[in-house]
Amino acid sequence: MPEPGPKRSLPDACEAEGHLMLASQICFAVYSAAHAFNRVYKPLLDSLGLTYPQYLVLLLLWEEDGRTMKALGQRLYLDSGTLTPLLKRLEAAGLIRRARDAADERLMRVTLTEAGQDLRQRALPFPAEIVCAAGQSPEKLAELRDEIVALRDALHATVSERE
Amino acid sequence: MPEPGPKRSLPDACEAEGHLMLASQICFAVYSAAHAFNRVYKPLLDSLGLTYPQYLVLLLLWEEDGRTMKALGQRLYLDSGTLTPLLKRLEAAGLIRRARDAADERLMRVTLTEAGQDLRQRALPFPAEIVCAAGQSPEKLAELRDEIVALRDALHATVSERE
DNA sequence: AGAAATTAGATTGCGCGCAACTTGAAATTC
DNA sequence: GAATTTCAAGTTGCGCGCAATCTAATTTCT
Repeated sequence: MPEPGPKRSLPDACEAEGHLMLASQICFAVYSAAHAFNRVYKPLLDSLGLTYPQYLVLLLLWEEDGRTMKALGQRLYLDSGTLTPLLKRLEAAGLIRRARDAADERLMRVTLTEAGQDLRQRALPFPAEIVCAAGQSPEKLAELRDEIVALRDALHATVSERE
Repeated sequence: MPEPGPKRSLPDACEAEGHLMLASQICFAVYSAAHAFNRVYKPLLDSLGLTYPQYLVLLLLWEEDGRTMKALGQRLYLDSGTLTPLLKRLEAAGLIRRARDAADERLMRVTLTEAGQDLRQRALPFPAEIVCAAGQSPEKLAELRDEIVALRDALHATVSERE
């Protein structure tokens, strides 16, 4: 410690408590957990020829078909720079169709093809496999999920209130 | 529900409980929380000219200088395909030096430059800002962090036991 | 109605993140 | 001690993820 006395400057207080340690940072826990999920999903999604964000788009369309690109982006926190090429790849794979909304030509409507609808059946076992890999009870995982969602929403609110 | 009777097939059971809903999946909570962290960090890291993974590398070097690339990769769960160009950019920015280990020419040792060491002072306030943005007590965040780390390790163990 | 502002999406550029492969050095094996 | 194997790092290719910019359609304002 550079200043052993009781009156330390603010930066020294931070340093002394080790806040800049990798292991103490929740952001790295989340960052590395996201990568860990990706690695678990990889073999499952490879069998369907999907990437993880593509799978997220299909999850939303399986819940409600015919959403707009804007709506997908709001739910997934992704912008057009990410979604436009991603959706084009899903279209090229024959899983979705993209078409401008007749009433409002600005909107891009995304609808599942027959093949895209059928893929859902093959994804049904995935959640159970993920829960198994996570090695915790579904109840515990649901609790943890809610806490992480609350954290995400708090972070998101902080960013958006900066307008 | 396609089959209202008590004896349902396994896929139907999964479907009925809504496991394929985006909102019910912990993986998406983690995925979106990671992006939310990135957005909060962005303005902080921009002021230092760093990206988030570059910041993670510096965190490790500030803890212990002169690590090998392999060691950095093990701590961050990143491989050479990601780290080699990342470290080259940090070197081009004048924050680190890369040099082969004299005793074992396979190892790439990474050491901080004066500028790289100095940058630590400017990063000291970051953890407090993140805690503030997360809108929860440091104790609660530390608890949540530990649970996420446990989840990550369980997922990681599942992947690595497949050899 | 016409001008200005807003909106949804497309495009470009850059930095990850990872799979697959290559290179060169060290350790093992025989 | 020479051949094989293992290991760390580099390279290539592709798909995000996001900032910045552009285009075209709609809405708002006057």
